[in-house]
This record gives sequence, structure tokens and C-alpha cells, in this order.
Amino acid sequence: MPSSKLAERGEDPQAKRERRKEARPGELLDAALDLFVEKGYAATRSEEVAARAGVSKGTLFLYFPSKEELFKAVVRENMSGRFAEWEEEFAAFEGSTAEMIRYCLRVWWERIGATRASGITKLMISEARNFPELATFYQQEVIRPGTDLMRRILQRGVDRGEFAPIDVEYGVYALVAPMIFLIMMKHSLGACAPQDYPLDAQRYVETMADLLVNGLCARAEAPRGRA
Amino acid sequence: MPSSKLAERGEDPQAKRERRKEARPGELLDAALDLFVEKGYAATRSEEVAARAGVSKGTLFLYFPSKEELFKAVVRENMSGRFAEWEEEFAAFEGSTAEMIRYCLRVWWERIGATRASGITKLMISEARNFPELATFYQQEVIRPGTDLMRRILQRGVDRGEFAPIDVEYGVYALVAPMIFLIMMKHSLGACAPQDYPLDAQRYVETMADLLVNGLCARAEAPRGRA
Amino acid sequence: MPSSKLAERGEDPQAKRERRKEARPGELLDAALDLFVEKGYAATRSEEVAARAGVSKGTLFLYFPSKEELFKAVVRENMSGRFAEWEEEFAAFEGSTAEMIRYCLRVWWERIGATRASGITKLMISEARNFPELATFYQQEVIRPGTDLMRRILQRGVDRGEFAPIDVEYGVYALVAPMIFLIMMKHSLGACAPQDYPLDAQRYVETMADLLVNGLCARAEAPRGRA
Amino acid sequence: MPSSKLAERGEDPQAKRERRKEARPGELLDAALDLFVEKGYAATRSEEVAARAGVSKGTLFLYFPSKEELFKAVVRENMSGRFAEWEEEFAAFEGSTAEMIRYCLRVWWERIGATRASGITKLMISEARNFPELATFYQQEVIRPGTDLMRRILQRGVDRGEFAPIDVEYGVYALVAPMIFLIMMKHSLGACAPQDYPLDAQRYVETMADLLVNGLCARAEAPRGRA
DNA sequence: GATGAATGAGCCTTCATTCAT
DNA sequence: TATGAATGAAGGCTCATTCAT
Repeated sequence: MPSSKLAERGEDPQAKRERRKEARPGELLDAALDLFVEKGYAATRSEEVAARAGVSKGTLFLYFPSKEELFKAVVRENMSGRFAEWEEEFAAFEGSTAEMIRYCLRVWWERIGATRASGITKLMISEARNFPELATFYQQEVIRPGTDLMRRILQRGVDRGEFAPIDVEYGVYALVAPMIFLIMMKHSLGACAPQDYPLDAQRYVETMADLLVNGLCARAEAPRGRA
Repeated sequence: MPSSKLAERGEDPQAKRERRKEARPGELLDAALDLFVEKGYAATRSEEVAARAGVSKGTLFLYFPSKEELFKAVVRENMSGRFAEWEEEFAAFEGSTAEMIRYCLRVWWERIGATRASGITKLMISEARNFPELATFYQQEVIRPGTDLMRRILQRGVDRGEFAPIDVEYGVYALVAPMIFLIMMKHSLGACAPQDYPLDAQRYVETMADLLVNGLCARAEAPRGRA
Repeated sequence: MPSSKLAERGEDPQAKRERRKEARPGELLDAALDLFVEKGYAATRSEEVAARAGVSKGTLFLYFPSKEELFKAVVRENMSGRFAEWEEEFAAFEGSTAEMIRYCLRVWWERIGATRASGITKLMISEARNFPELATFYQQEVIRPGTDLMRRILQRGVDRGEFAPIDVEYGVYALVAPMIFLIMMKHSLGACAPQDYPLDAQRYVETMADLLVNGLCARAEAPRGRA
Repeated sequence: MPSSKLAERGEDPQAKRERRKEARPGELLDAALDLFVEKGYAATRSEEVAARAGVSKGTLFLYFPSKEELFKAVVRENMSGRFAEWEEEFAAFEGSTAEMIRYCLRVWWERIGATRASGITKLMISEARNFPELATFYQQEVIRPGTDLMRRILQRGVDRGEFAPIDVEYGVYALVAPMIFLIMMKHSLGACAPQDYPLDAQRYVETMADLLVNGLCARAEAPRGRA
């Protein structure tokens, strides 16, 4: 930012103020995300969000007409389609489906799980029933594309004979569940008493990937009675 | 009016009242559990809890000194260890560890997942950060015994050569994650738009059990490079 | 009220509280009427209304869900059909129409003008544009019946040859205008500086009645070119 | 960009701006009058006034130190005595006093009632109790001169034997009331539901003038009992 | 001068909690 | 014990006013 300022020398006398104005919504959304994730929707006070963003109460309402709209904006802001990007990556993927799944979970952790974006998932799951309209939105914008992607990966494994012909729908849940679990732990119980959850996320993800891949492959290799 | 009641029958005229009186706290905790699970702590109004329990606002505060204490009582009440019972069942279990795991998950679903007790898990995960002492309590009373049990089961499988020598800590997460995921779905997003989550819990549990058991066994049967 | 208390001796232990509960809405409406008339809708604070009624802020909202609903209730409360009563009186009236008009204005002053009900008229006229739905209501419930009544009286005078065949519509305005004027003075400018408006309402009403009756009759007696 | 303006033409480049600058206060007062009349003092937002005048919020406060001062300025600005002018007209009037009254009301309608100046009357009556000093001012600057003028006209009629020897004080009210009534209707209830008040102001004024003149004259021509 | 982003006092409204009955 | 009317602290939101640009 200092560099961009240098490049503008003398022009646009309102630059600093303008820049702030444009930055405000983002700063507020940032502050709001943290607080909503940390304390929940109801326990987060508007004034607190404003304070954390370094502005006064009134300024918040200059950019978001209500606390509810702020909440919605937080959710929308942090979900913007990362799926297009992923779709491409996976369409171009050449390795085995087992590798794909490992890559997929690893990347998910890096881009979502380890970032503040994971807070959105926690938010949605905690508050869904108070914001049904948002839940629908989230379902369409995040969950559907995400599960579609996973479904296609699993199907690829089945089609190529790498995996046993499992029920793909439930296979998707098997992939998603450990990720959701990790997020929920990170943002709720794990955040209260980290010492009780000495969880190395990286290793957690790898282990889950191994286990799932093994589970999926094993059935392809050694199909047995249902057990 | 009390006199007319007296004439009613030979039984103690206060019996019904007494019965109700003793049942009050339980009825209130029941009502509170439902509402807290459905709407979250903050969005649940004391009066609504009282109304659902069929008493007046004042009566609620006769039994629980504050909303916060009510919440804590709800959680504590429903956490009561079923682990002693389970410990015995599993100590006496004679079959393979794979069967144990399948049995374990099935039983968990029947006794926790499918019942209102699952609401407690949802509550804890959603509200943990606002009730850290409860979270600690929950960690000690529920999570630790539960994971200990699972750990012992997994260890049994490893010791008996049924499973590959996996990291048991993470193996526990692999077992827990799908259960937690199922609960969260059931109580949040899944409750908003059931049609978007056409999930047959029974089958979900079986599928997860299969997949996990396969994953765990596969490694014992066919240890390979990394998997 | 003391007498009614005496008559209830010993019965209904909640009598006092009950009675208060039933009296509350009325007390609040009373307080609100005064304040709305005195300060206008916006400048009247909810807490002030409550305080004047001798209760706390919260109690007001126990009886009226919002300030706006309180305002509407104030208007409605003070308009309850006095017209049925008047209709009868005037249907049974036997004297000359001139006497009718004098009686009408005198009675209006006693029952409306001199009472707090006149404040409603001031309120409606001052706030009509901010409460269009109320304005419609007032138009239908008060203005229409009132003007209908006056119209019939004037028509009677014309039909019986007591009055010149004036345009009855405008004749109604001629009767109403001095009353509205009196109310507005009483509640606005006149309330600020009574010494500047040493107005004897009784005499004002009589004088207006005389003048109007003369004006109406004169034309019947001595019809001239239009001037 | 200023340079391109400079090149435009030979005239003072600041002329337009200067002109606007000087016009500002007037434009603001105009906008404010409309809004205050329409919505009342409290419900009129400063920003809306500025917007209607085509300037920014800040500019409004450049010319008027506060909303209250703006309101006072609006009232004062529009009260400017037209009475000197009228005094002259009436001093030179040669016809009958009846004609004078008709002329007076007609002129009042043309110069006040039909113009935005009538809004001031509506404002004063609606807001008087919140601005007592303005009310006093209005009383002195408008009401006193106005009623003095009317009083002199009525007195002339009585002195010349045209009118009965009525109580001139109350006679003045008889003249004023229909005008005030017309204004209040126009700006409040009548503005909400014009279809309910199909009032032809021109004709209304003429009719009132007729009725009043008849009422006043009748008593001179045909003095009877009390009527 | 003009702008409009920022401020924060103030008000409406909610709801956990109290307490007279 | 049970009730529910009453309370008042707390928090969302508005808008007159300020001031850096």
C-alpha cells in the first residue's frame, strides 16, 4: 500500500479518504467474520464489530443497513466461487483418483480449512435455522457445487475400476465429514481448550485421506460379502 | 374451588399436583433442550421455554435461577454417562473388532444420534465458545470417555492384527467425524431444507462403518508404500 | 372506586392487580393523548408516556406493540361513535333548523371541543401526512359521519324554507370551519400564549352560531342578486 | 478541468457559481418549507432538504447552523409582512364594506392561500408548541397585524351602518376561521385523500364570503330578537 | 466554499428477571 | 408454589452535526 501511494503522488486530493471508503466494507466484513465466528450471531454487538474495524457504530450502518444484512454479506463475501478454479484443476488432473482425493483434501485444507473462510462453515451450521434463506443460498452456492465436484471424483474412481462400486452419494459424505468435523472442532470446542485437542491438522488430513482411499480401494481390490 | 376437587375421589387430592411438581424440572429441561437446539441459546426466549413446558414464566425461574443455569442444566442433564454401560458391553464383546466397530456405530446411532441426546452435541458445538466452562465439562464427561472407548477398540484391532498399525488418535477422529457430521446436518442445514439432504441415516451409518472398517482392514491385509 | 372495592370484600385475591391491569391501557392512552397533542408524534418519547402513566418503559410495550400502534390506538380510542347518539338527538329534534344548528354547535363544544377529544382532531390534522392509513380511517369514521349529519341538518333548513337554497356541501364547511379553527387555536398557538388569545369559547361558539344562522336565513328572507 | 472552464467564454468564469452561491440560502429555505409542511419538523431529514435543494448535507449546515435554525429561518422568511401593502389597498378602498370583505378574502386566497406561503400557517399551527418563541414572533408579526386589519374592516362596516353592531373581536374569528380551515385541509387530510375532499377553493372562498357578508348584513337590515 | 464520510447521543424495543398476589 | 404484570439494562438503528479533504 505504501508503494501504491507513492505511485499516485499529488493526484486526486481525496485519495486517502476515497481509499478508506472503499476499504471500509472489507474491513467491517473482516471484523464481523471474526466476531460472528467467535461469539455467534446474537452475542456479537454491532458496536463491537465497528470498534474492531476501527470505526464508530454509525459507520457500520453506513455500509450495511442492518446487522442481519451484515451477517449475510459476511457469508456471501467469503464464499465467492472457488469452485470454478477447482473444477478446472480437477478436469486437468492426470493421476490416479486416489491421488486426486488426497490432493483434493490437502488443497481444501490449505484454501479453506486453514483460512478464515472455514469460519463461514461454522457460522452457517450454527445459525442456519435462524437464517433459512441464507441456508438455501449456502446450499446452492457452496454445498451443491462442492458435493457435485466430489461426486464426480468418486465416480471417476469407480469408472476407472480404482474404487469399488460404492454408493457415490454416501461416499461424498465420507469425504466431507472429516473436513466439517475438523472445522467445527477448530472453531468451537477446540478453540476453548486447545490443549485437549492436540490436533495436527496437516497430519489429520493426510490420515483421513489415507483411510478413505484405502477404504474405497480395498473394496475394489477385495470385494467381499458386505462386511 | 379447591373443595370441589377434594370431593372428586378417594385418592390424595394433591397427588396430581405433586406428580407434576416433581416432573416440572424435567419438563422444563425437555422443552429447553428442543428450543436451544432449534434456535440456539440467544434466540431462545425464557418465556417460550416455559410455555412449551406448560408453565408460566415465573415458574421457570423457580427451578432455574437464570437462563444460563437452565442452559447448563440442559447440557449436564443430557450428558449423563452411558459409558459405563458401553464399557461393559464392549469388554464382553467376543467378535472381531470390525464387527465391534459396526456395532458401536449402530448402537451410537440408536442411542444418541437418533434421539434428542444428539441435540446436546449440536448445542455444545454451536455454543461452546460462549460457555467455556461447559465445554470443559463436556470434554471431560463425554468426549474423553468416548474417545477413550474408541481408542481402546481401535487398539484392540491393531493388537489382534486385524487393523494396520495406524495412529490410533487419528483413527478415533475417523470414527467420530461421520457421526458428528450426521448430527450437525440433522440439526442445522438438514433441518432447513430436508429435501436437499435426502439422507437415510441408517444407511449412512452402515456405509460409513463399511468404509472405515475396510480402510482399517485394508492396511492390515495389504500394507503398501504409503497407504 | 372505593365503593366497588367495598362490595368485593375478601373475594378475588388478585383484584387490585387485575384492576390495574385492566386500567393500564386506558391510563397509557390518556397519557399518550396528552403528550402527542402537546408535543407531536415524533417529539413524544415512549418512556415519557410510560412515566406519565406511572409505569416503566417496558410496561408500555406490554400493552402496545409499538409507538405507532400506540398512536393509532389513541386516535381510535377517542373517536368511538358518538354519532349514533347525535343522529338520534337530531332525528327527534322538533324546533327550527336555526335552533338545531345552535344546539348542534353548543353540544359539539361541550362534548368534543371542551374535552380532550379535541386533541385528536389536532393530532390528525398535524400528523395526517405521516399516517395516511390513519387519515383514511379518520375520514371514514369521523369526518364522513360528521359531515353527513351536518349536511342533513342544512338540507332540512333548505327543504323547510328556513334557509336559502345554498350549496349544502360548502355550507357544511361553513359550520365545521369555526370549530376546527377553535380546536387548532386551543391546541397550538393558543396554548403557547393564552394571553394573546383571550377567547371565551362559549361566547365564540354562540357568536359563530348566530352569524352562520343569520347568514343562512338572510338569504331565505331577502334573496338578492348574488352580492 | 478548471482551465477548460476558463476558456469557455469572455464572462466571469465564477459568475454562475457566484449566482448559485447567493441563491443557495433561498433554495434551501424553499426546499425546507416544502418538506417541513409535508412531513412536519421532526420527520424532515436534513439530508433530504439538502438533496432537494441540490446540494450536499454539509452545505446546508454552512448556511444554517442547525436544523432548528433552519426551521426558524423558514418561518421568518415567509412571514414577511405583506400588511403594509394591504393596509394601503384597504385605506384607499372606496366600495362597500361587504365588497371589501369579499375582496379581502379573494386576495388572501390568491396571495396566501393558493401559494406556498400557506404552508407557513400550517407549520405554525402544527409545530407551535415545540417552538414557542416562533409562535410569539408569528403572533406579533402576522396574527396581530392581520387581525388588526380585519378588525378595522369590520369596524368600518359597523360604523357605516352596513353591519349590525356585532362584537368585532369575534367577527374577526369568523372571517379567519374558514381561511385557516382551508389551509389545514389543503396541507393535511386533504393532501392524503384529495378524492374525499373535492373542494374548489375558489368557490369555497366565494361561498364563505357570501355567507359571512350575509350574516353580518342581515343583522343590520333585520335586527330581530337574538337571531 | 462544498463535499460526504464519520461520529455518537438519543430513542425504540426486547427480554431476562423480580415480586406482589 | 405458581402466576404474570412490571421492570430496566442492553442493544439495534437513526440522523443532526462535524471536519478533513
